[in-house]
Amino acid sequence: MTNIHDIARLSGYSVSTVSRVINHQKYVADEKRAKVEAIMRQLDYVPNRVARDLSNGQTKTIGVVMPYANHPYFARIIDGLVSAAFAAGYKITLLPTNYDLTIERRYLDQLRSKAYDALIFTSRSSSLETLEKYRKYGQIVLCEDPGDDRPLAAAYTDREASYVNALQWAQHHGFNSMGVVLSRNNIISASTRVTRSAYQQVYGKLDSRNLFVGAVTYEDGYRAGEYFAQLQPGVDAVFTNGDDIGAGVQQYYLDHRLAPIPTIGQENLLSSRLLKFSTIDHHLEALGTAAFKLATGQTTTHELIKSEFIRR
Amino acid sequence: MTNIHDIARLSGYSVSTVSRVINHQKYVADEKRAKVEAIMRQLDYVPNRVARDLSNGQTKTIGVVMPYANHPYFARIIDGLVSAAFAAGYKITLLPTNYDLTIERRYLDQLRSKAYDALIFTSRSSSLETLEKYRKYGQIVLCEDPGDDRPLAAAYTDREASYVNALQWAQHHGFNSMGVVLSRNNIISASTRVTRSAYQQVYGKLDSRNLFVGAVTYEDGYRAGEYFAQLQPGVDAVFTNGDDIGAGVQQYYLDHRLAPIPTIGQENLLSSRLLKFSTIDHHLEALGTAAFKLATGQTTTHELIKSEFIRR
DNA sequence: GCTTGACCTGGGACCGGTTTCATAACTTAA
DNA sequence: TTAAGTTATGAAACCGGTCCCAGGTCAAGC
Repeated sequence: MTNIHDIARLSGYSVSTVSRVINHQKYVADEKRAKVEAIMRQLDYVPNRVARDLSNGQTKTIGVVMPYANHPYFARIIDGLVSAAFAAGYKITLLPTNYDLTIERRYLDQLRSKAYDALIFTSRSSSLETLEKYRKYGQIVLCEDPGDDRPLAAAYTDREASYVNALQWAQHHGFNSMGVVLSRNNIISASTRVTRSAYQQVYGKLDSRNLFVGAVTYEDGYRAGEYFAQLQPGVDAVFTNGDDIGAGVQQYYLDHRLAPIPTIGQENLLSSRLLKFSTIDHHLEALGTAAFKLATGQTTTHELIKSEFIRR
Repeated sequence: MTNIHDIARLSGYSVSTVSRVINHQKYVADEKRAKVEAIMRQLDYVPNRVARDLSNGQTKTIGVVMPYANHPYFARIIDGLVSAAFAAGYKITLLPTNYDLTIERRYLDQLRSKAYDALIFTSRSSSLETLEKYRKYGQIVLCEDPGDDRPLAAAYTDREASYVNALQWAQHHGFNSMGVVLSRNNIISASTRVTRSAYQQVYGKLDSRNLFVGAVTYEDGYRAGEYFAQLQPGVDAVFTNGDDIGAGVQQYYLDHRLAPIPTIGQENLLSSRLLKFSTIDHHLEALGTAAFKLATGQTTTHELIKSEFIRR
């Protein structure tokens, strides 16, 4: 493999000069610049990325921590992230956790080892305190509202407002007993906290009988549908944590020839369009883009993305 | 930032010894190993990833070239890829191209610069000749059948067999005029080539009037549906290049109160389940896993994944 | 007693770049 | 005429690791 020293030797100039040519710096005589460039072309030389990264102390790479790679919620965020990173000449590395604390810790240590310039947590299991501890090793961006006075950067959607808005709309349409589907029943999960809070504001205390926990996929939603269909007294609508899950709920009712159950989904995916139920679009691509800008320090420390309630 | 020299100095031993401790090599006295480990813990030391990569001449990172990040076809491949990479201690970096040749070339040059150990092309615009030229800089894996005697590694599904199988099934059910939807009408696109070939085998020459090109999303599929609905003489079924596109076709017919049009999709996504049309599952996660193994040289140079026709 | 081999250790080259600094020539302004 | 600034260049330190090799100790085998 040919390196910068080879180019220097063959051109007769110093490594410094070659480096200047590579980086398009001034203070290189035109004639020497031309000769060095010619030799680089001739030898088919490309500077070693890793060596430059070591010397520069940065990798222009951002690690994106997420529980699962193939989930529409994260896929949409990643989409925005990848576009923004591409435009800025950054690379995105995918870091799956399956919500495992040990694995999250491993990625934090990789940040410490300078493998990434920044870490974006699209979701997390670690405590805020843990994340803050690692802040000094690189930028850390959250995709949730960490609350006041937290030193971590964060991009998030106005979930609470949009949830309240959607639930009020449902209540106004006469749905008085609302089922709720969540992924994790966990204080660490921002979406869980916010859903509970919004429900509380509109419907009052959430009876745990009206709650189905542990839904991530369509199949989970189908099981949630089964749960609600058999519930006595039943619910007359369901608020779900995702369109595909909502689709599962509806499909259960459909398959069992029950009266259709009004459903509110999230993410505005194809499934809610096909089944024509209302949904909340959190504009997750924009969330990803905002998170990227925070990660590279282009923006202030907090960024709010407006969510949109889509009535169907 | 504390480095290996600090640890060496503070422990009173040499850098070599510290390095041995870090890498759990033998030939270090127990007492020294213990002391070095204590000091590393105390100083909260983590070896610099980039420096190790430079010295080792590898990054344990694999670049995944794909046209769009947020498309279910690529998302499923990436899912398999990320899981396999995680299990093997590798990192996956996403490289979007939007099918731009210049951008693909940029990624090939990054392979040359040793930024990645290998490159996986989930789809491509570059010619095979171009890719082969870069082979010497690192492993290059294709997600299509490159044909005989090509020096590139490849993981692919038995598309042709599954297409022929699906089309024969359709013909057997009395569908004699079959519409076809493609993404790109391009010899470089393996899926286009194979679709044409399979169609030829079952239905004979493909009349371009029965062909709709340029479909990637649901909306594109909807437009394809409009096209076929107005076609005279019409088609009595449609073979599409993806479930979401198939869903678009069906939805157009539904929205316009036309008789439902039998559709064959691909990828076995939620949309084909909800709308209950047949599809071909290419087991793309397995494809991703296989591609990863090829990229790291764990497997031979070609890997065939069986596709599955799902009748609905 | 001497060879052999396993165990242990540190110096220093090496991976491939960037950057600081010293030096020098050549302008320009006072 | 001289001080100050601009342009141009290379030596060498530096980023933070890995690893080869030379040198030393010590016990087993003959």
